[in-house]
Amino acid sequence: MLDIKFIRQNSELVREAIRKKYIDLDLNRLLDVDEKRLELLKEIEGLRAKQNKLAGEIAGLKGEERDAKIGESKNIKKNLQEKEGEYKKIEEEFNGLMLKVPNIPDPSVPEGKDESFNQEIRKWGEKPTFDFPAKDYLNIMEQNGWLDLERGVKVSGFRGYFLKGKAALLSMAIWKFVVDELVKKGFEPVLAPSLARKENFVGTGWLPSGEKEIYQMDDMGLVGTSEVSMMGYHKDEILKEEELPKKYVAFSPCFRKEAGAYGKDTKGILRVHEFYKVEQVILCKADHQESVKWHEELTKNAEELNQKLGLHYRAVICSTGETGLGQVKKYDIETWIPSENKYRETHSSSYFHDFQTRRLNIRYRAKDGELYFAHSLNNTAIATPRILIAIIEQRQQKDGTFKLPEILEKYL
RNA sequence: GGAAGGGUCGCAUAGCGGUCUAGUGCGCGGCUUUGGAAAAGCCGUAAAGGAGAAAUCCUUUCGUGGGUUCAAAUCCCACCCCUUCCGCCA
Repeated sequence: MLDIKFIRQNSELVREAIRKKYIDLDLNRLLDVDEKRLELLKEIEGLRAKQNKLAGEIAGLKGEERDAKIGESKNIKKNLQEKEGEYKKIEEEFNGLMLKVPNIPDPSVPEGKDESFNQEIRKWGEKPTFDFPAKDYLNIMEQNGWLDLERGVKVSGFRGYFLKGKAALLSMAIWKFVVDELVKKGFEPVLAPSLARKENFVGTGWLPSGEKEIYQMDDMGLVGTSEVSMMGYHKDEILKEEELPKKYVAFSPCFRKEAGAYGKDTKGILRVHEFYKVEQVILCKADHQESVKWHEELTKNAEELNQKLGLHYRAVICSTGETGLGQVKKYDIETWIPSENKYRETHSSSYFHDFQTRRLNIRYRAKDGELYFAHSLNNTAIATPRILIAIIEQRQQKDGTFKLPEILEKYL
């Protein structure tokens, strides 16, 4: 959510953002509705003021005088009810439109409609080469009894899977390793709920636009990332400036319907409905430079983890079309998948300024005594099982196993 | 799932149709007093929106949403949440 005052004063900037992010929204309509809304609001407030004044007078009166004032107040009531009905409709439209207004992408974000416009900024390590016929992870995992897709589908349906044996242990080792590393960097470890009220999805920007992506029941939904529950954690709170930044490393199962991806990555465990993720979430002071600083830090953290796991990857700046509604800027870390001869997204690092915290009403009292909406950021620390693909394939050995990253040895 | 009680200003509590411009205590801030402090006394103590150059004024907010009424913290309905007890249960 942007501040309506900001939208009024910077309509051209917002218009540009709508264009760059390929969003279907008529800004003029919003500005018109806003103007009407304010006009009506003034009228209503004036009527209420009169009504309040009369109510005070009536209390001290008797007889005819009293009846006259009551009559007057009745008239105002009728008028007020009409105007309030009108206002409700306008406000509803206003709120609906406001939810569609995107955050302004940073000037450093490359313009373009899809990932082909993403801009590579870094690479680490080298594509592994093998002096034997390399296999894909499916082969390796099934051969070792680490993955059961057939029974996964029997139990869960399409995209279902069971991880077994060393793959199950490896997953848990990775989670613990990653959490340990981030705790060392001052992040507070959290086991976050996967089941969350819808307001948290709206607050983070996952709803209404992601309607088809989320498993929903009644007023709850299953989170696609613990970002949703972690941002809800401080909803409606006023923090102290001294407490910032709040740094969390949260673990949770994550659920995604993958609607619109029916044809994509249909085999294996690259794209699944249910996975596990360790997520970095930060709330910081309302300052662009702060946001940028922490954004780089979150990204660096994720890259370091990949490096310690010995994984070749690259980092890209996502194009405007790939940058979410509330995001100012997003880096993806794409890890090399040998069998696909491609880099695939394994981490996603973004900052939002106060877009999310405004919706969630997360503020802090600054040292100057003023209240500000905090800034929010998040980035994947590690997501399983997707990262297993990279580890198993990049580090595979001739005998059909893979070389365990040294750093994980103590966790297995 | 059943039963009862409850959600009021940072915390605790009062209020149960019009004098609520929500009282009181604690906390917090300022001032007086003091060599300094404590204590005491006095004053102040929220958020959002709107008008205004400003002083200031207006509106909204007593869990949320509806309703009754000229008027709702107060009455009615629904929902959410909390506490206690019973049942079920990893």
